[in-house]
Amino acid sequence: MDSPTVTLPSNFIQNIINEDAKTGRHGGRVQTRFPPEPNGYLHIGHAKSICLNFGIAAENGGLCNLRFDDTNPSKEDVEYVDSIQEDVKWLGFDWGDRMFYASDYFPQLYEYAEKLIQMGKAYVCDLNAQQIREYRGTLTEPGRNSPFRERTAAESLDLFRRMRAGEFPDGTRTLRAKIDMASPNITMRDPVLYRILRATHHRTGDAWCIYPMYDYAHPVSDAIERITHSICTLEFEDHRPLYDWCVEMLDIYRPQQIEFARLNLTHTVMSKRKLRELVEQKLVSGWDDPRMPTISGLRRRGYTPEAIRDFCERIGVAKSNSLVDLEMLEHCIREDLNVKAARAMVVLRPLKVVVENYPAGVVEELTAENNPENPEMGSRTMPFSRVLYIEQDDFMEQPPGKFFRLAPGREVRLKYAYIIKCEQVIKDDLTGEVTEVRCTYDPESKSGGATSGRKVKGTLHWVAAEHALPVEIRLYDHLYKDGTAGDINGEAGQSALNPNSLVVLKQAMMEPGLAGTPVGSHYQFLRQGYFCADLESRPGFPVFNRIVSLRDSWAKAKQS
RNA sequence: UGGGGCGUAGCCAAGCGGUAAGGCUCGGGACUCUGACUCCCGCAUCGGUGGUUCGAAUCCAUCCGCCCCAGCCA
Repeated sequence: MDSPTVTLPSNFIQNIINEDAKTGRHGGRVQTRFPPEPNGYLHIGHAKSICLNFGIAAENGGLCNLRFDDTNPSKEDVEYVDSIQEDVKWLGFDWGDRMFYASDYFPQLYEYAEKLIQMGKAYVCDLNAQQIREYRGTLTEPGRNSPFRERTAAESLDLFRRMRAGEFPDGTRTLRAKIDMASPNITMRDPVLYRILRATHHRTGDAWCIYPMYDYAHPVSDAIERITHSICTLEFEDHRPLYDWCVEMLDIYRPQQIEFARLNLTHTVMSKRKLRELVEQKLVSGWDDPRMPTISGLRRRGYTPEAIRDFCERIGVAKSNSLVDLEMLEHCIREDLNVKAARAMVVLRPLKVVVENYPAGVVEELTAENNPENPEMGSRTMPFSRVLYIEQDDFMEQPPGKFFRLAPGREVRLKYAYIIKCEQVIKDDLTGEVTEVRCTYDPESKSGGATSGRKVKGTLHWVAAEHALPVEIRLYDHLYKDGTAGDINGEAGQSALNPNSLVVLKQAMMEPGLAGTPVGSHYQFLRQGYFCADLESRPGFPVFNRIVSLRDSWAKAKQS
């Protein structure tokens, strides 16, 4: 499998690489890595990092590794390493045979740690977590040296070996780097390198009871893999001096860490912690619930890898905190689906239409294009008969100006069929609701026919009542900013736990013959926008998801 | 109030001393067997203030604003 080309627009990281190429800093080599911790599912924010890392490598003739940063067994699980691989692959990227785990390096990491101790650059500290915090100082006050800071290398080495041997309880001792307790950068105040932690690791089992911290494991892992450009997010900027310290002290390969701003999306919760909460509290069906901003959720919602990659290219890469408008993501999927998605007609809120001058019992087969944007997708036939359903919203008894759909005495075209004229309105005696519309059709106006040229203002979608299939349609409101409450991806994250964003419309009617459409197919319901089949959740029952807001000037006008 | 970052249109984002790319959104128009799509057109003097310069978004000074850091998480 070839990784797709992701063309990143001019960005500061590429500029750095260009500069490195000139100076020969990494011997002209480019090697990146995508290093997720397997403690949750990947989300759209990770997609940005994936496209960046694989994209930068590909564009510069380099390679990108997949590495699991699995140094904290208490949070990690194989379920996540599996899903991560699946998602990266689905996005279209290929790490070849370069899939690694930080845990692969535990023995090496341990050896290096002993080396640091022997060099007098690290020491075993007997302070507990509470005490370490107290000794660390604050943002404005320097810290104080640990009373164990000056113990001999020999003593630290002995203690460190015994830590590894399991002689001490969890949390009683740590291995710390000996740097500077007065550093204005808190990260440099003798950071912990190893902690004692009795937790079964998803790969190494109980082989270890001490685990390296990110700040130590990451630079060393990068060095081992000879990563040239270690791209991470902004919050690690303060850690860069420590990153450099590690590789310099150990005198190993020196990758350079480069930080960029993580992705934020309007109306979207991007914190793994909150997403996990939704899953654990069962407020969503799982990490891949279509309402989730996870890669797997987007996949089920009908997003394509192409659309997500395109999105990542368009948003760019920089160091300023940004909040990208969801419209950008929606634009990308609309653009991709517009040429790929097979259309189908579905009436969400049916209104009965009887074509009085059309003979009862006759069923006509009409031809409908599967995708007007893409003739290669062919066509299908649709049954037309005397009784039909149209959208309730497409009829108004007393239409205001500029409404050019069906109304008493007015004509509209039924897409791929005939022009009909409303002759009579039938209402419920009690409620006064319109229950049926009686029309006549113009036999000369059949679509595709020689005499079909007559123009009318509106065109409507429809289904034949007798043949239409009832389907359950689910509209996930996540991407629809119509002011409805209960969006699980609330702007402030406050409404994040409200599960009411799932709207189920059971009365929808769909044209026949399409209910068994394969997983992953997409539909565009004319005027309603795009919908995507989510058959994985309910085999046999198409479940649709509106992934684009109602792009209807009339609907907008009504709201204001 | 210690340290590290960042501030270009409603939202992203190029630009790196020579007189503001592009995309999204929005507004206007054309087209249309749905008002969608498509296609045209329109939309900023670069956080403020001083300075250097023939010339500054780009250099200097200063002020203001926002983000990150006090896990034995990553």
